[in-house]
Amino acid sequence: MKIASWNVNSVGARLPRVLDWFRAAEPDVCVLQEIKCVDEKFPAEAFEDLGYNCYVYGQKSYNGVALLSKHPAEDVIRGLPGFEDENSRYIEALIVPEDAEAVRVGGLYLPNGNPAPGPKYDYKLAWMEAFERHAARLLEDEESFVLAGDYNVIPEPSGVYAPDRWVDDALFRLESRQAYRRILNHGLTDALPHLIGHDYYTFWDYQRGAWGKNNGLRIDHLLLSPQAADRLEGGGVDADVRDPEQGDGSCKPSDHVPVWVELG
DNA sequence: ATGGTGGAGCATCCA
Repeated sequence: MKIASWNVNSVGARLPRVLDWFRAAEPDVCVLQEIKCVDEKFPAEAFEDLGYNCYVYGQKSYNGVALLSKHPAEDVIRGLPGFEDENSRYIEALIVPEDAEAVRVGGLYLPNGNPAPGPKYDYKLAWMEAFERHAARLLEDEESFVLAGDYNVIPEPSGVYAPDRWVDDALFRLESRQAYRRILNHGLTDALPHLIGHDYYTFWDYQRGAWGKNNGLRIDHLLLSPQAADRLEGGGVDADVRDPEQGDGSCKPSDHVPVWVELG
C-alpha cells in the first residue's frame, strides 16, 4: 500500500500537475497540504474520476488539508485533537483496504513559525506540543499509523543547503529541532532517512534560482508507528515534479515535491 | 541591505 504526502501550494492553481502525478504515481492514499480553498471549491470530481474518495478540511486563501484514498476511510478527524486551532492543518482517517492491513493516516501542515522569536513561533511550538501528545496517544493503540506532511522542520544540518544561514529561522531553530526529536523519541520512525539516507530535499524556494542551484530543504516527512515500520517496504521522493520545464506549461510547479512510502 | 517568486484575491498577507 502506497502512502504519499504533497504540499501542493494551492490545489486549484496546481490541478493539471497534481493530476499528472496521481496518474503516474498511483498512491493508495495521499495527504495534501496548502490546498488554499474551502471544502466546496475542492476539485473532488477530478480526483473521483481517478478512483479516489476525497476527505477535505479546507480554508479560504490559506492552509487547508485533504486526504485522498482509493479505499474508503473510517473515523475521519478534522483538526488536531486537543488543540484549539483557527487554521485547517490536520486531517486523519483509518484506511481499511480489502487486500491489505488497515493503516491510520494523519496529514499535517505544521505552522511555519516565522518570524522567530514571536507569536507565530510560539504558535508553532504549541502546535508541535499538541501534535506530540496526539502521537503519544495514538501509540497507545499499538496499531499501524503514518503521520505525513509538511512539518516545516529541518531536522538536522543535512536537511539544508547552507545550515549556517538558517540557524535563526523558525524551520531550523534549536527549539523546533528539539520538538521534532521529542516526537521521534516516542518510538516513531522517520521513514525516508531510514530507507535512503539523509541526502535529499523536498522543498526548493521559488526565489533566487533555488531549484537550479539545488538550494533545497528537507521539511516533508513521513513518521511511522512501530507497527507500520515493520511493514515498510520502500519509499521515495519524486523530485522531478519540481522541474518548471516539466508538464504542458498550463501551470507552474509547487515548491514542494511528493514524498511516499510503500507498506506491505 | 535589498530583492528576488508565487498564490489568493484585490490591498496586502503568507510562505
